[in-house]
Amino acid sequence: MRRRNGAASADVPEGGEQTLAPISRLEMVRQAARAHFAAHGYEAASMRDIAADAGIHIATLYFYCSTKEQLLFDVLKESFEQIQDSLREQIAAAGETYAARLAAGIALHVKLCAEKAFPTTFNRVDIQRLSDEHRAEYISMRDAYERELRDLISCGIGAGEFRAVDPKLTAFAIVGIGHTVGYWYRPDGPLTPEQIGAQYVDLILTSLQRPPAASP
Amino acid sequence: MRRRNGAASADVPEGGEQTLAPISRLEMVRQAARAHFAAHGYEAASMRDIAADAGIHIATLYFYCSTKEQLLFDVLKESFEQIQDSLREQIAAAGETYAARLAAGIALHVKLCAEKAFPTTFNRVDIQRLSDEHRAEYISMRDAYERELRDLISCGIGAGEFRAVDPKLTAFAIVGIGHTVGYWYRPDGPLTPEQIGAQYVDLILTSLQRPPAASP
DNA sequence: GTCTATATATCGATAGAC
DNA sequence: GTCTATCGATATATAGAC
Repeated sequence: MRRRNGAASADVPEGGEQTLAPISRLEMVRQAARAHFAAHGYEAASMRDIAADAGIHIATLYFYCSTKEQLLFDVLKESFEQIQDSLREQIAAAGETYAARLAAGIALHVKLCAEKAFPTTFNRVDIQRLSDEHRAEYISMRDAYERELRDLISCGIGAGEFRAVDPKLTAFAIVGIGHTVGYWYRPDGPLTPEQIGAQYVDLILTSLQRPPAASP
Repeated sequence: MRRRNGAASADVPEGGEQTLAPISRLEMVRQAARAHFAAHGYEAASMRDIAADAGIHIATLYFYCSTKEQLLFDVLKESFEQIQDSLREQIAAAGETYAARLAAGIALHVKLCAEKAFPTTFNRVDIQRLSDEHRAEYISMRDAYERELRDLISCGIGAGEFRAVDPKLTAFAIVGIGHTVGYWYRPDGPLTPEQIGAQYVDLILTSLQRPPAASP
């Protein structure tokens, strides 16, 4: 914490574009904001502390954002777009069956949660601090993310791969399992994010997959 | 909200002892505290607002608690003891098989989460606001609650009812599913807490239960 | 772009009368 | 037990020099 150098960091899994050049001051501000909002929640996160972590004074922070609420929404939206893109990529690259795609989706979601991707770590009661417009946009982003998983389940049922569960409730379950992983996972623990993801893929797919055509 | 009468309320599922007598002022304070802490988080919950909802002034509130942190811990502990007791009761009354007991545990956990039992609704980043001693006691209460479910899974595996999953990860999954229910469930929605619980019982038990001794 | 200085509001908590 | 009045700290946000 409280690093001041401009080198690209390796412990924040959300950025991907600044691999060579030193990150901009704006990006340092947003990294600091994400860290504080995620760790302490919106109210307990102090603009002074965010500025300090970004290496600037609080008055300078207001050159990079208009209000605290706007700063929250900015980092929330930016991070949501990143995890949404990576979820779609992983699903598309997973394979032809819905089981393989859902497995990839679950595995990535768990991994994102373990690595503390901001939207999955961010405290969910703090959306009330967003303005009405921002809250509506947040909800639509959250729903779009969840819908990636839900649609896989729906289509898998339609294709006969899965039994007839409620796609919405099942997708919510997967989302919630991931959030809980984000809560207890520690990098120095006995399991890697991949291992945890594999176990939850097994838990869900064992429940959903139909037995391969047993004869009567 | 903001009721001032002393009548027993029906929309707070956590109390059970004040069925006839009007509730005490202390209980009104704790109800208001639970509602504010759960709805807005620790930092955003204002002692002035809690006092107003309890029908007293803020200075009077400090007759019923020493500090805000102590008030949080008091309601957290009280509520945890209640949900822990009800979980044990439901499990004990469920039946002889571990499948039946786990089903009862999942159903009750989901129901508690849907009905916004305080410890399941309370914002999980706000534990950092507890003192070291209180945080340690909170964690032990939380672990004891989760262990009720974990032990059922472990014993069910030992008894041959369940396949060999990781009991800890599976219990975490159940806990997380419930927390997510608490996040999106609304009383005017299409599903009752019991219906949601039944679907998640089905989701988990279908994954865990061994097929009944297929012949090779 | 970054700073010092400050305006303004609200917070938790206390003192002391009744 | 409950109140009025207030303390001191901290919060977001802004003004204006450089």
